[in-house]
Amino acid sequence: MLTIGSLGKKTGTKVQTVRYYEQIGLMPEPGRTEGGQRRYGDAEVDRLSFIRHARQLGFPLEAIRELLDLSDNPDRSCHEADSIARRQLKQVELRMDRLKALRTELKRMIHECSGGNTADCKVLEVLRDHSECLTDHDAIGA
Amino acid sequence: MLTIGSLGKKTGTKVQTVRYYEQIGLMPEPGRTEGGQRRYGDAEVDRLSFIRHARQLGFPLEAIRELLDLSDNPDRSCHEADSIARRQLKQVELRMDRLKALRTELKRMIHECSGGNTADCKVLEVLRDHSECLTDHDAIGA
DNA sequence: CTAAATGTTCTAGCTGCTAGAGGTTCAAGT
DNA sequence: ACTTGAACCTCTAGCAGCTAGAACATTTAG
Repeated sequence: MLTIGSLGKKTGTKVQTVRYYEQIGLMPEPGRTEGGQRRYGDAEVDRLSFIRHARQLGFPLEAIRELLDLSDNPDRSCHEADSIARRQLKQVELRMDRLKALRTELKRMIHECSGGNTADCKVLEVLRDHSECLTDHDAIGA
Repeated sequence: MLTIGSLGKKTGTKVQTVRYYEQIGLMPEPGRTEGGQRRYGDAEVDRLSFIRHARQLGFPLEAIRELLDLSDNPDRSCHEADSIARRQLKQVELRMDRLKALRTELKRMIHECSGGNTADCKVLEVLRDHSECLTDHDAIGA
């Protein structure tokens, strides 16, 4: 039986995060000692590892909830898990495209910076000049 | 003189966001009508455009605050603005590297998904298998 | 002069944690 | 058996950067 601290160490998760996962129902309520402390077994180690691994791949918690659900029901179709993963891949590729565009413009503005005073700073000039903007809608959340 | 709504439309900003920027001191407190509604002039349009453009390039609000400050003082050195932009470029490149790694692993797990039931789903299997993990520390925030 | 559109403030919510206060329990050493 | 100190407990609030809603006031066009 593991304490929450050792569970955290085993899975690379902060204690607070484990409790947070419990709070939002991603992790089950574990058994407790007489004094009220949480104790975990192997199943919880596996589940938390699964969650952390999925997080490292950028899956949002809601997607992980679905994946865990699928994982708990071995008789359901694999297609759902597959489509969740494909959705995530799309997200990643979208973000990459955005970042690529950002990098290009950032490089351009830095490249052109000559190094005088801010009156004729290219960086600021680019930001001021609305004409060469990226497409309107949010490149922001990239 | 523009209402907050028209300012928003001109700059592609939601009304609430304009007020939020005012609240955190990025936008100045504007003049008001007798009835208490905000009215904006050209200077505010420029300033908000600057902010939005910088946001589209992914600059965090604190960096934008510095950039605005530099922009307001034309006699200060351009180096500061330049280094803020370089910092941002580094961030972007870091995130791109992370996303590249994620994409690789996501592609791998999708590629191997055969399409039976979840009992032998490759997607879930990869997530369960802790051994082939990415390097521990946060690939998450990518 | 009325009605609709837009404005106002205030509060709470989103994601995914993280940190702190203030208190309790556990395990090891003496 | 007793003490100490690390690790646990709950609860609340905070981070970024908005976004949405309630409940009300103002503005403007017909």
